Amino acid sequence: MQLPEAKGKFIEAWGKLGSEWGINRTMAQVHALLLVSPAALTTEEIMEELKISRGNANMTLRDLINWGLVEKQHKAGERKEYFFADKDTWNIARQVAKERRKRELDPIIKILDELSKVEGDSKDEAFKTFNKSVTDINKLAKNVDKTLETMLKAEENWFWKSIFKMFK
Amino acid sequence: MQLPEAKGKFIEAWGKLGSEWGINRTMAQVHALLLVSPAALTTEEIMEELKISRGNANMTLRDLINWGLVEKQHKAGERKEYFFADKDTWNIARQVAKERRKRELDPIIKILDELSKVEGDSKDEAFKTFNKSVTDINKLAKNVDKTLETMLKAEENWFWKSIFKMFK
DNA sequence: TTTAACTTTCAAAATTTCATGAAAGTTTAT
DNA sequence: ATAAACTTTCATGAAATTTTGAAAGTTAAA
Repeated sequence: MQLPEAKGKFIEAWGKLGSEWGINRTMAQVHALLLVSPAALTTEEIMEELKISRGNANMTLRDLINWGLVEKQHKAGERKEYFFADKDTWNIARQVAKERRKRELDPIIKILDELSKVEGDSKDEAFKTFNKSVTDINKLAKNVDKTLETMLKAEENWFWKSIFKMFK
Repeated sequence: MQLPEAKGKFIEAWGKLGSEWGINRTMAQVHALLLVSPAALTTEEIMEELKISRGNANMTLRDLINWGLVEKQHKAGERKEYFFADKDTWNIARQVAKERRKRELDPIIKILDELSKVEGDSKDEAFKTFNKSVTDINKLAKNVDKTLETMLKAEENWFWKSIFKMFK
């Protein structure tokens, strides 16, 4: 396999993975493209390579910047903006974890905390089951939350070392 | 807040979380409903409670069964089928991890392994960047894979005890 | 074997999500 | 101040996904 073909496959695979995880396909593809590009790219180049419209490219790049996965670069003496992706996978993983935690885990923990407080007749099966499920899920969510927090603070090696201690 | 309202909120929240993670909203809602139901429910009851069609209920339940999150129950002397969800959050988490690993992580690792093998001119920046990103992501994916494998084998307590060691 | 209860399928409709591109906006150079 | 280079917005349409419900299929009792 040659590089251009491999590049295409990588972009396609990353796009598919993204869409399975609630990240839009194009966003994942633009990210993939920037990940394998040694130099920062312009909007034009991204549009060209991925065959997407200007509007789409612009919005997608903005999203990627909001996710903290891509940064703008200004080149001295040039009007155009260049975009590049952080290539450090550990940073990428942490950044994604951080965003999803903020956007998804935090809100659900808030709701679960509220629902944990609901009171009812402890002889009522419906109430008992509701309460048990909600508090159990709440506990799990909080464990996940703590683990993510640790991950966000951790150095890559330390984190995986800790994880792999579990194997011994 | 009273139980019925709380139940509704829980179903809504679980549905939203599901859709943010690539699981269809209805599927997550049916799962939520079964999680808070002390007894197994019929298709009719699920249709009624969530205001969904028979076809949708049927397909959704089949999916949940395929994910290993819901089981059928036959009641002696009855024609109808009843459905209930495993209420153990640890089992739920493991089951979801197991399915997603099989459906998503395994295929991407396969592709990354292939792409890691691509050869090229080590003086070519494009090749160098491609190669580094691909192999780095591959390593990360394999770490995640191993961690999931451990999690799947682990007993609940043992797993969380190990996680909490990380905090000390 | 017939019937009725119940389940499954699937083509069409509804909804949701995503991409487009022209127009509006912004910035910099002259 | 104007023009040119470049970026952003957003109404609209296209595509993908989800839902519906009626018809077909299945099963078990009579």
